[in-house]
Amino acid sequence: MASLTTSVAQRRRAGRRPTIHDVAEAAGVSKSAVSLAIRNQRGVSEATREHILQVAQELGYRSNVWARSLVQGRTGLIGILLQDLGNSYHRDVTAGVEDAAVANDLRLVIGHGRRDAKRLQGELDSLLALGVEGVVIVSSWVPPQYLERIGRRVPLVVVGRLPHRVPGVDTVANRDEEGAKQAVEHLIGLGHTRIAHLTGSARPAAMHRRGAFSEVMRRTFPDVDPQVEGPEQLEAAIKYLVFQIQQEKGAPTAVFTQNDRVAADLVGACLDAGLNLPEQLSIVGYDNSSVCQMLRPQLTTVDQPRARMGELALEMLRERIAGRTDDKHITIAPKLVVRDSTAAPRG
Amino acid sequence: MASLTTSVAQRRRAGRRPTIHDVAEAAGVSKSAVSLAIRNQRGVSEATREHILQVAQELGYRSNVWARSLVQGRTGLIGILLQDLGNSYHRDVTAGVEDAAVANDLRLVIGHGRRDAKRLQGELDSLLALGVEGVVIVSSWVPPQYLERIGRRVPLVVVGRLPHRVPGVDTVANRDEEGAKQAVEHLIGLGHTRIAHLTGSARPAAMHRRGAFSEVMRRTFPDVDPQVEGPEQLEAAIKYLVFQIQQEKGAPTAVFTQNDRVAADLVGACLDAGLNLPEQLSIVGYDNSSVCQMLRPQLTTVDQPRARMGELALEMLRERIAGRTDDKHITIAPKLVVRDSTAAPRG
DNA sequence: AGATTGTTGTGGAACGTTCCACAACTGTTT
DNA sequence: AAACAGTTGTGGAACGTTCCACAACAATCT
Repeated sequence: MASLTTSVAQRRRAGRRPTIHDVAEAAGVSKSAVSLAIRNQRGVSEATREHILQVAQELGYRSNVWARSLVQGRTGLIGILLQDLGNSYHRDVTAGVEDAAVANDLRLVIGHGRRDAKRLQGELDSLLALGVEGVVIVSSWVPPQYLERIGRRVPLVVVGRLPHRVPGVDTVANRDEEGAKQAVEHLIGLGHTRIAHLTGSARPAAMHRRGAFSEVMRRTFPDVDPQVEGPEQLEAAIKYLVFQIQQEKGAPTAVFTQNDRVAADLVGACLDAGLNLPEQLSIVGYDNSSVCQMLRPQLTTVDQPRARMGELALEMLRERIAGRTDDKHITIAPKLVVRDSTAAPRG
Repeated sequence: MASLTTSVAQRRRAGRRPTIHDVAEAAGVSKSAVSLAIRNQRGVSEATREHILQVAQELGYRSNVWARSLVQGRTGLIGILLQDLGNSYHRDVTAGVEDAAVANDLRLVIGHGRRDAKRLQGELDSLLALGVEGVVIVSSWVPPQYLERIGRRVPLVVVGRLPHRVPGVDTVANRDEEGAKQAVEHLIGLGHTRIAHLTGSARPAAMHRRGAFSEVMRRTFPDVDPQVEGPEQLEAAIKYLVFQIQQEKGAPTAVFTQNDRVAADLVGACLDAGLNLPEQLSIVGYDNSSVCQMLRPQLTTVDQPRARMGELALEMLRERIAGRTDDKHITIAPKLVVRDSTAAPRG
């Protein structure tokens, strides 16, 4: 018991943050006047406002966010839940959200799942516990039923593809089918006919890319069965592809990969095997991440307007917070970026 | 006026978060009992605790962090201020801090400077406004005098090198001199004598690496003036280096770069110029970032125990929060990681 | 039986802020 | 002169929680 009272005493001692009372006392006005002054509201004269602000400055007063949000019933906090900060796609979306948040006087709190579904959910809980007014989720790993439950309590916008629509949850995504189509048609335009697809995921976005790949291939080359490798045993699939090419027996001359990460692995494996890129194999990635320009050859890829998607997500979240109740789903056109990893097939 | 009362009414209506009062009422006990139950404190019998918890669960009750921290005078929030999330070094340090924070029941709030000194300071202000109990700063871009001022109000630990020690601020850093020494001695051990240093920064860590490079070189080859390029006009410096090598006139046969990013640029330029790596040029980076294994040849680099540094930083921060007042500076040994970008010089 | 100790629970006072009704002025209009 | 309107300022009641002194009761010890 003694220790408890001591700790309170400690708190009250010297180092204590100055409160609105301290400022009021020092300035010789009421706490209400101080409150008005620091919030720049009318109700105090210009002269007293300046006086109060100066006193506040001298005391190093900084208003207590919790007390404020406690009485106002809002926190001005927005959460963003990320699957993987290491991925520049996620990072750029975040930057977009952040810029839009700052512009709207909202503070962004980052929750980071670190590629772990369990941790991701824990982080979402944390964000909610912090009292965020809405959450932008940049991940397709949160289970839909969980999403739906949370969505009933707090506005939610998902950036990316979900397995299916979830009532009460908005989404903004790029049209993966369109991006995949551009990639494959680029390869076809270069003269490739034996084109393979390499994927490392069975998540919705990946499946849409894969689906569009198959469709374009079937439509263009009706009598060829398009080769799709992965997502399981991706490493083995890459090895097998390289082996095929070395044998030259009707091997693919081009590969469209699910994303840049897979593309980078493929590039590495090809170079390790002594293949010449892009002469012996054309490669197209997806995401236009920062590695594209580090690799040699520089990677042809599909770019999504990531920052824009982030901005849109925050915009939709604000609408939700303001009271919109009908669901909204926005899709954005991706765009092929041609670099050095694609060329016409040999011969 | 009408609108104001309405807004309060709205807040009180249906969608309102259940409070401790609601749970108390529903469970037929006092709010104090609920408070004790949810915090797992003694003062309620096991039976009533279970009953209360079940009612709370049913109502979807979640305690309001703000109200709690308002009365407790502590928030359980720790801030981390990052210079650049894109850098895997920063990311890994963050992961270490995060793990340690979770283990100590603290919540981590990320502030992201996005490579902009002004934004960085703004983010630090934001963190303080949120009421964090301490901040881990992963950046050397915060001006020392600012650091000192903030450090008087809230515990601060810097991960990395500062221009000079700042009273009241702890640091944890890797011994850059030691890492640079290992890198250069590795190259010397391979038989290189003409070794250049390429740097893209004049910040403390970079300067220490550079200094150690020069010292080892001067000690080993007293009559050679060690070649240092950058940090200004880094791109031109890289071009010049490549040009030197193509001319073969006493050009460097190895380069120790300030970090992996610079090394990646150099590798790209060399490959674009048609050089063979590592035969014509050995390259050593610094940081062991994720690109190292994506590049071909895979990059020899210096690894810092990043996660460990993050853990240590949080540990020191907790000591500070608990009351330690004397400054503490920890340094950690880095370790060379040999990959494929270094080899004996030709001939 | 009375005193002591322990357990379980309660109600009210904080915490630092905003909101709101109202008070005290000072002008301006009827 | 009275009524009205506008400006400037005030004190008290919230907000949702924890803390704390204390009450009621049971069990144990003199």
